Amino acid sequence: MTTTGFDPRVPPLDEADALARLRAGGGRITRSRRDLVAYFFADGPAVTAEGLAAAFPTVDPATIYRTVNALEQAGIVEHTHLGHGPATYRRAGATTIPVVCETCGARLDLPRKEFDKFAARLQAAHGFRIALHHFAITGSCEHCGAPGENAPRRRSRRSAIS
Amino acid sequence: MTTTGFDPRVPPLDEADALARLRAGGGRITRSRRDLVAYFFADGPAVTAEGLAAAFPTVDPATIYRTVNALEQAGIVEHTHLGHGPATYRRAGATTIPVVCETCGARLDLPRKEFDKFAARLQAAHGFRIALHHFAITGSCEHCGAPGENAPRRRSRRSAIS
DNA sequence: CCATCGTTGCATCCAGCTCGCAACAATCTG
DNA sequence: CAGATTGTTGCGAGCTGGATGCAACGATGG
Repeated sequence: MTTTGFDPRVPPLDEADALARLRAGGGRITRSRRDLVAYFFADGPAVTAEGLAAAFPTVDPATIYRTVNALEQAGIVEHTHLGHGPATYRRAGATTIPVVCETCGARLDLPRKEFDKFAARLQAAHGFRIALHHFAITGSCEHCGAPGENAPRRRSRRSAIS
Repeated sequence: MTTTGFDPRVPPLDEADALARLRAGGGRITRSRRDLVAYFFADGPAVTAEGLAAAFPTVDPATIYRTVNALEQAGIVEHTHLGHGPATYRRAGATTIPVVCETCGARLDLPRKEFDKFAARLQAAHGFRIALHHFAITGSCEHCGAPGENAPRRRSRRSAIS
């Protein structure tokens, strides 16, 4: 299906390359798409769809969702779930793995390298290639300790995780 | 706050112990709660709220949600997110970590031991105690290979993961 | 400049889950 | 055991994050 000469598993080199990918699949370059691609190539922190909608108030939220999906299929961005709550999007090819504290919401971005040996072992043993960037690894940071210690037990509307 | 003599981090010994915990916090033992506790102590496979609602058609879905939350706070059950889609619940104290293929939805349950060394290393290096059971580890199983190879690219309503 | 057809905005819908509230019922007290 | 107390339930409504149908729009090829 639409084998148009690029590998979506390899992130695009630059903004122009990214736009070329969209065109390569029969897609069209609209203002929304150009703007969003530029935004992701500015390499800010991961952003939610809501954040994008706020950054581009003239673009309809539905278009935001459709566009990030299109960008994801083209291998230009990728999304991560940091916990319960909205997904966050960032430019593809992340070199860090998100680790989130379930209690206070603190986020650590650890270099992917630290997980390589573990991932290799898992693949050797079970043939499973893990993609640790898709769902954050959750747990307790050093300040929060184990759940039930000094942690809020009930999550109110829009808490950190859980 | 309600220090009533049990540690929610330690799973209950048996059904009676679980019910005692509910009572210890000032809770009451109703038919719904007794039934759900019994269900989890039967140690079937992880179940979604929808599944529980189907298993107990006389119990209102809202009550299902409220009850599993209560059971979770008491350390009797725990929930896991296998991907996009509803959470699954099982008795607390799981000894396996769920690993899910993003493409075909195949699920592996790997013994927690296989992750111990990795978890210990992470804790030593960053003070972070990871809880790998809360969000499944996702990736590609040996049959599905890397995303974009022989995988469906677009997720329709209610697909496996992504 | 026209035809094509991918994309957008709008409105609407959906899943998964939460909440307010009044009725109910498990437990406590006398 | 009757009554008081208060946690729990069912019901309905509401909410968040996101997907979708459709007609109008507009990017690209010729």
